[in-house]
Amino acid sequence: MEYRTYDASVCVMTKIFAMIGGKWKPIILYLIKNDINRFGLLKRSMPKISKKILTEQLRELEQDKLITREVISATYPQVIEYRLTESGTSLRVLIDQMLDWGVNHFRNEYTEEMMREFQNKKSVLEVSVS
Amino acid sequence: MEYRTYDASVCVMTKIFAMIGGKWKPIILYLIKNDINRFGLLKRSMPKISKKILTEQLRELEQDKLITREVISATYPQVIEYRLTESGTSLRVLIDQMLDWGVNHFRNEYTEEMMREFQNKKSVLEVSVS
DNA sequence: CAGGCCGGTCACCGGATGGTAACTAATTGA
DNA sequence: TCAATTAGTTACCATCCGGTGACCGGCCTG
Repeated sequence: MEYRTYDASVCVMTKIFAMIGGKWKPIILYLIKNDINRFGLLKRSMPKISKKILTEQLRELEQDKLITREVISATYPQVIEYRLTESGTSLRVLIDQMLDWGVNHFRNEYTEEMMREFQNKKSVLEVSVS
Repeated sequence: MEYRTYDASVCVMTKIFAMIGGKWKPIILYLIKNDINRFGLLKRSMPKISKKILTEQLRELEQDKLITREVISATYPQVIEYRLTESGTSLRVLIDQMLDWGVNHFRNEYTEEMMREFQNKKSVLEVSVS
């Protein structure tokens, strides 16, 4: 008997998760979509991310062509702007759908306790959403 | 000036990725959807996964209510069947959409070299797809 | 001329994630 | 009696991802 076999190293979905599964990446994509598009703005919007990690995640998103990095002013206080690529924008749509699924899933499948714990962490599902 | 702030620990998308971002999980969901629903079948379909990891990932998917585990026969050679829950089924639809996005993204944004490397790894995009 | 703002880099560290190999129970068939 | 099948468990190990804190250059303001 033969089986069609599968391997994670060759799985498209695994590659996609590698691109956007990073701890802060969905949030970063969400923020950039909403014109929070400069390093400092992003940093201030995510108080718990470090500069190093933020830089890393931005570089990776750029390499994967989900965002672009544009140097507006190289001197002075530097100004650098990030934007979603077309591909990045279309992905963000899918992420939003998945988000809806998640909100629903948690509502249906999770116990009241879990929901309460959720609330305690101030995770307002619909707001701090991505 | 005030900013709405965001934190990964409270981000729904981060939770979703934690659920299905595991190295083998998209593949497992795909296989179970296609009635490759027993431990041994799954193992043989993913030659490079170890029993321990397969068990772990299955348990996690079960805890997150994406699959169910049903003991068909406890004695003999045991028989245990896994199935997608309703929630798991609806998620798999979204994963398939994301997959389409991925195939497209790789085609458009990646260089020819990367595509060639891809081919060398026998990653036939449309087939070993999830 | 010290300090702040901007957008980073660098060396180092720790915990989670994934992986290996050996071992388990219970039953059937040769 | 020995091997094979089923579906795991256990102890241990290695790698990687994310995180911390210090530091950088250049300009402007007090």
